[in-house]
Amino acid sequence: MSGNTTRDHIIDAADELFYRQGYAHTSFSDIADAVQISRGNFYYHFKSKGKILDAVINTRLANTRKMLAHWEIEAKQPADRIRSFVHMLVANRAKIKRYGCPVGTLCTELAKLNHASQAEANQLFTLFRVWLRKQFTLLGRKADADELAMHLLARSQGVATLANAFHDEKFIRQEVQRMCDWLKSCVESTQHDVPNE
Amino acid sequence: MSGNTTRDHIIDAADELFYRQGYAHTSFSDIADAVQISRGNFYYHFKSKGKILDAVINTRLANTRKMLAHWEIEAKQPADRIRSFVHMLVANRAKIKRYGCPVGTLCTELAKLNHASQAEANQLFTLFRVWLRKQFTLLGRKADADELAMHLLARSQGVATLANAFHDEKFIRQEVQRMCDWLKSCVESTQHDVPNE
DNA sequence: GTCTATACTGAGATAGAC
DNA sequence: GTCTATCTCAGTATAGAC
Repeated sequence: MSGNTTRDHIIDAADELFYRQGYAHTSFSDIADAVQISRGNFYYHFKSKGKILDAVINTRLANTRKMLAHWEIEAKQPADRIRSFVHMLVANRAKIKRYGCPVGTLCTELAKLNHASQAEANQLFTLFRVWLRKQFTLLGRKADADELAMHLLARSQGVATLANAFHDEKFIRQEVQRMCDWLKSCVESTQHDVPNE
Repeated sequence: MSGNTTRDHIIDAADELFYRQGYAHTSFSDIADAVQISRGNFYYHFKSKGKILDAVINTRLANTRKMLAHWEIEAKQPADRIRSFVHMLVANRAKIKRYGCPVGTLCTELAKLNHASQAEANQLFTLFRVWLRKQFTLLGRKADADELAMHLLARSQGVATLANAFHDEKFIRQEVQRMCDWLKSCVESTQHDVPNE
């Protein structure tokens, strides 16, 4: 991820720290310690803390786009692609248990702070929403594709929030199984309703 | 809610501000302005900011216990009681849209801060979890009552998180309908599996 | 119980040497 | 590009008058 300039190192360190500790609670000193540079040197690379946040969000947006594109290449069937999304919860379960969902917790925090970069952070959610909507449309659910996308997004958010609060990884597996079952019934009922469209 | 001593006013104001702005982002000045007292006067009532947080959490715990007890009195059927829980999302939709779920956002924030009162805040989740578990048990789902309770809790959390990020009240109604449908199918399949127990 | 004044701390940010 | 020194400000907290 990213190159190896100081600027990239700052973004990487900030990304991780914002995730673990939250944006507001992460200080320049925290990032400086992680990158092994002085606090003053920061302002050569970024004009303010907000600019670092924007850079972090942009990096996350780019990585998310790559990931979504990769999932489309990896699987031909939309149902399998959606399963890639759901499986992300299992793949990242250890971190989710400790720090929650990186997207959800950032958007929630920025909303409370009424921060200027709220809209940018929400774009992360939108990327997933639009991508899922596309997959559900391909699945033959054009009419309620967006509703299904939001439904699945919400469920994954809820899972992350509770897994974090209760420090429970097993719960993640349990709910992922439920989501896969739901997806299956979703596909089956669609094949039934709309046989060949 | 609460009495009318200065202490109670402080707790009420802090409760609302912690919800709207988050705990860390709310300063003594913010609370002082809301209660119309001086910052110095604070420390007569609370030794530290952490103590105010604890008082707020305890108030919320007490209010939640009252609410849950009330829902049990209001409805005899466990399914109806669970519907009271789900309906809470609709009743509070305007605030959820603006500030998210008061329980979820607090627990998420304290987890990031690694705050000493994390466990106390999580008790709020536990109250709902245990209560829902009880209702599902009464519904004849003793074996998976806790799983169902956590499932519903997670879904309501996810709904609050996304409604907040996308500033979308309609989504809340949509998902509440889905939860009610799910609950119905839950009850029906139970009556089928376990006719008279 | 409530106030004003003030101490102390850590944060973001700037200036200027190297 | 990186550093040290410093400024400014907001926040928590304390002391002591009323």
